[in-house]
Amino acid sequence: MAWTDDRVEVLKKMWGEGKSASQIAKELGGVTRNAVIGKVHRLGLSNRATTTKAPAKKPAAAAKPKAASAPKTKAAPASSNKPAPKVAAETPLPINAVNIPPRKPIIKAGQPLPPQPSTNEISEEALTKAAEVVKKAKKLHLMELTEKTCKWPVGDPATDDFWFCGLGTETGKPYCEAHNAVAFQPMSARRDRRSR
DNA sequence: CCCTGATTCGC
DNA sequence: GCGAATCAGG
Repeated sequence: MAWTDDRVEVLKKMWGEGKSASQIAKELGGVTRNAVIGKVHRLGLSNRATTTKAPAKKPAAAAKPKAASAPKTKAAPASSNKPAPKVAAETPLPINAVNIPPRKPIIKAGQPLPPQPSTNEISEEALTKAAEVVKKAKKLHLMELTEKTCKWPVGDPATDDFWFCGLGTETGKPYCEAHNAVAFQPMSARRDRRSR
């Protein structure tokens, strides 16, 4: 992937908005977060002291023998923080939409759980567990969700009291274990309800 | 362990 | 210029 003007645009925008390198990388696609960071630096907009306030130190062990003993990595003089004011046209981002369409559960997970299904096929176990897990939920907002956070919605999206479980998920799954159990029926608990 | 950004250096 | 590998902090 080449850093087209377009992509750089997105990069700058997102970085300016405080997006993380990995998020930007995912958004752009075709690049790793390293690539993004590298580009950010090359663009000279790395102003974001997050780690290593201390000077760089790299005693790389067995892969980067640097004979030199004078690591003068000083090239950036004092310059303004915002050297690049946004020009016009800065809202052409169709890919910026929040994407969280993992599909929503049928039941509401916030309040009194046992919802619609009167003849609930969902095991009480699962529901109970989910209800309890919600109490321990991290209560994340949309932007805080990642592939590894449970995306189980809790509360009413129309109100202030809306958040996502946010607990850890298992590889690939959109929800944490408890919510996964409720969302996806193992079909074990739903075997024939007529045979009896 | 997960994440974050920072730096270096071979390409 | 690019970005993987590596490093370091949280």
